[in-house]
Amino acid sequence: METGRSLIDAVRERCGRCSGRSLSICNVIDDQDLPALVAASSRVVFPSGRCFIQEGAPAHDFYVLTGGRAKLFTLMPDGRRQIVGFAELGDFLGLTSSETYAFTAEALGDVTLCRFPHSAIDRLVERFPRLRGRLQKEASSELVKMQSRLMVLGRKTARERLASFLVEQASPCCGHHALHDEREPLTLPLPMSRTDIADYLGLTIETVSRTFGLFRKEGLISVKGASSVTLLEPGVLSDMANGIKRD
Amino acid sequence: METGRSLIDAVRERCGRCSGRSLSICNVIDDQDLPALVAASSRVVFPSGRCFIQEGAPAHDFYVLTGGRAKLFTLMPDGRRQIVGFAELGDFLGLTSSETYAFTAEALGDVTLCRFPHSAIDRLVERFPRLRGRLQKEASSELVKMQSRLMVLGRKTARERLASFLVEQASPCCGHHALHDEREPLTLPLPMSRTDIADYLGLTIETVSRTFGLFRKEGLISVKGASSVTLLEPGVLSDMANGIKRD
DNA sequence: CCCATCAATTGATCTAAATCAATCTTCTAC
DNA sequence: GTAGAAGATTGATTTAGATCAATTGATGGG
Repeated sequence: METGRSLIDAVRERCGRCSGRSLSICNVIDDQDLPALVAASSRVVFPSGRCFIQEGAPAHDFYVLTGGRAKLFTLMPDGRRQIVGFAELGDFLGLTSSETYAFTAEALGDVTLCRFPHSAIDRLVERFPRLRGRLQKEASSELVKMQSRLMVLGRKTARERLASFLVEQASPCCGHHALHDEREPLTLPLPMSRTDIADYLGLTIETVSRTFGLFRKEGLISVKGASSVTLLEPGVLSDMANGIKRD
Repeated sequence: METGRSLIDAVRERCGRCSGRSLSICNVIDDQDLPALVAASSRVVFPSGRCFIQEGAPAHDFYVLTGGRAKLFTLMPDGRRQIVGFAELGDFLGLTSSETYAFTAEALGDVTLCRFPHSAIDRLVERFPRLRGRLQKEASSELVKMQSRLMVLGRKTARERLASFLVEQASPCCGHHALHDEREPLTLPLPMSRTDIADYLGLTIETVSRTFGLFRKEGLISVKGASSVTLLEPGVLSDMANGIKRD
């Protein structure tokens, strides 16, 4: 919460050059109203591996992710883990129907976020009614993604799951902008570990590794050092992800 | 869309005695404003087996379920099916971020719904701003349910999945009202087929049937004619659903 | 630069659940 | 009531992916 001169600087510094501005819920706020946004929020930075939202903890704040990426997961008492999503630029975290967070969020590499206390959001919504609609749209869009994840976990094979994951990673944030070109190679950074991918896809680390190996042998991808993949046949992978057989 | 005298009758007939009134989004509308609700919507009834929302079709309407139950599912091109949820009294269907429905909805037994064209909802939201918040809460709560379904499909065993399903069916609609009593038997109607349960839990019909058989042998449930179960040990089932071992 | 540590790969074996295959119920229509 | 059809159960066998077990390859501190 900044005031006076420093607030104007903060606006210029924070929202003005924020790479999440056009993607996040902030895109329903006009430039001249940005000071209200800055006043309502504070910027926070977390180092790799830090859990900044704890499943079950009282939910006091919303977050907009403005840099880096995060993994969102839930745990069972015996340690089984399900990653429910990866958050990226512009994603909105902390929507929950109850008084507590439904998942833990952990920084994948360093992460920067804008934190909005619930009370501040309420005030913002009152002042900018469009924000409420934007929040609902965000929730609905997440809901649609969840439905396709259920299909991945409930009905797809290991190959189809990994293909779904790669194709999903290839469509940057805002979604269903189809793959640029059927045959155009596409290189992706993979900031998450094989264990994370396994816990996202409901597989074991060994199966993920083996399936990467198969895709490599089949000329569908090439791998550089475990944290970067190139999709050599995006069209084939996309069809595989959707359960469509070619010939 | 009724008018004049018939509208008042319709209000008394429709919302006044609607069993979904207190559960659905309609509970943010005061009694004296009900006519606006009735005017904005139409009541529709579908027979068992009818698909009243089609995955991929243009999304023109929202629905509030006011009687019966429905299954919501998505299909893969080869016919694999994932049920993404069962809708019951008061549930709100048709929230989507895109211009098309994300799932198919099919009546499980006869179903009655209130249908709201998108345009009508927009007008209602303008007139009753609280409605927007209610819609968002609905979406958020569905999101939380989805996260626990991901854990079911991604990480739980067949026994844990079926236990999760039974416990979920036992907590009527509004959720986490814990099971009445650890040891109090609880009888549930199961309007869905074994195939539906299998497609909801990411299992085959045979595995569902076998697991029912095991639970029966272990004295955890008793089954009356495939469409009714009694939970004899709700506490044990609940622990099993959450992956907690007893003794 | 090299060792220690942790992540990823690869191989051998096992198993939970799928698939294949009969029955056995339940319900409906006549 | 009875025949037919659909759904559910139960059994035998197979298999995709898990588990167990080394090895190999990265990464970072001294």
